Amino acid sequence: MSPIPSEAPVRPGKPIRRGRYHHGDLRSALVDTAIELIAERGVRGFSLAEASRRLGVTVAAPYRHFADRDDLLAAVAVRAFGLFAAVLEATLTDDATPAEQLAATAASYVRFAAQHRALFDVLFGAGIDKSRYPDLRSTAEPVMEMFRAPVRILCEGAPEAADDLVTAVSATAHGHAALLLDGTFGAGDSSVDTAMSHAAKATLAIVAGRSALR
Amino acid sequence: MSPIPSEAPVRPGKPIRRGRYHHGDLRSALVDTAIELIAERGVRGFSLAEASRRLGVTVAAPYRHFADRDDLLAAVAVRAFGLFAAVLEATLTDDATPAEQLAATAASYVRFAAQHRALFDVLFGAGIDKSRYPDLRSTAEPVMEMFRAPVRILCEGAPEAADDLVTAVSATAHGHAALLLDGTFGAGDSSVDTAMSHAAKATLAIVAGRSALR
DNA sequence: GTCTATACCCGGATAGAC
DNA sequence: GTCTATCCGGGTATAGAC
Repeated sequence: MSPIPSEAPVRPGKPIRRGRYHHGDLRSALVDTAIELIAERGVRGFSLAEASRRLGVTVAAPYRHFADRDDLLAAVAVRAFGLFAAVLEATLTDDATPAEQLAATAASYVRFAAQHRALFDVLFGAGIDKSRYPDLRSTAEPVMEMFRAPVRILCEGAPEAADDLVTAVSATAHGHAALLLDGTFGAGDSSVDTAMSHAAKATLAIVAGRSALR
Repeated sequence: MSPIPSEAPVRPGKPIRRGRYHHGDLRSALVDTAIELIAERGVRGFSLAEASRRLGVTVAAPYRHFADRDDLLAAVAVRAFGLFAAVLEATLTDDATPAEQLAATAASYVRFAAQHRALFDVLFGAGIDKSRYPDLRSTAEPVMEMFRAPVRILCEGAPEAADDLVTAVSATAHGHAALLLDGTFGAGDSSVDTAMSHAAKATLAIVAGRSALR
């Protein structure tokens, strides 16, 4: 129907944006676009195809840089851990006691989850196969180090107690972050503040009662 | 093309299992099958179509009972919260102090996440729209009540302190559970025991240091 | 390194018959 | 309440040209 003589040869798999990226760092551009996309539609709504479309590239192009969808997600996770650690480090203050530093880190942990929900979801909710990407573990180390440093001061001469305290404090921060994203603390900006405050105080409580960890 | 005289009328959308369920409670059977499916392939790998196939029902049948995929997931969540509360209640012992009860509940919380990972993922990782299913909040109440009861005894005469303690302890339990499922505590049965032990001790530490919560 | 084109499979959802 | 049949959209991944 509707023959349309011969004009506008409709191409089937058309890259949308004419301003295309056939040049520089498609790999890096894909990571950027993936983050945008996940922020807008969630991890579930992300696909290589959609990312390609946004960049004005065909769906085949990404396969030169990533084996598959999960491979790109893993690259996003690497970048996410980097930003995560940077954010936590930015909240450090010199004049704080170790306990105060831990509480501040826990609060920042929660805030990062709220402000960079897409990245947090990729890190902890996307179900990336950790055995396939063992390097992700080391990428997460700088984040854990933010908990370890104050704890070392707090537990000088008791390395085992230190490990337990790091576990308790980081798990507590993570729990507050996860429940915030789940809606347990309500919605809106005030819920973020609430969750941060609770996380900080819970951290102080653990530090205060840490003799019970053994 | 390819006329194929007239034989073997190939049916396109064929229900697989001939032993079919056209009778009793398809709704309930769908919830069961959804849980099986999620346990095998994760929440992401679950679809109404696959569940229908397993039950020997056509893909149209579920729509008599559920508006869409999310609607079925919400029904799974209701059942999951019910089991969750029952499991936590089963670990109660009469001779425990309130603090010990809290620690035991935290450990059970972690164990539930490990033993019923599919259900736990539905509850906290499936991204169910809570505003669409407000009843889910009340369904979760029995679980929270398991934390509240011992805390009430612990904080008699200080209801605000009680709320803060409930928040801290439940978030800590949740954090240990989430990190366990993420692989932070390692893999295998021993990782479950490790996470449970850490959750219990962190709980005791919070209780011991609870004066810092204010 | 990217494009063209395509093969393939899957899921959601609906209309209408029974 | 379930089935038949179908539409529609979408994503993954590949082969081969340029």
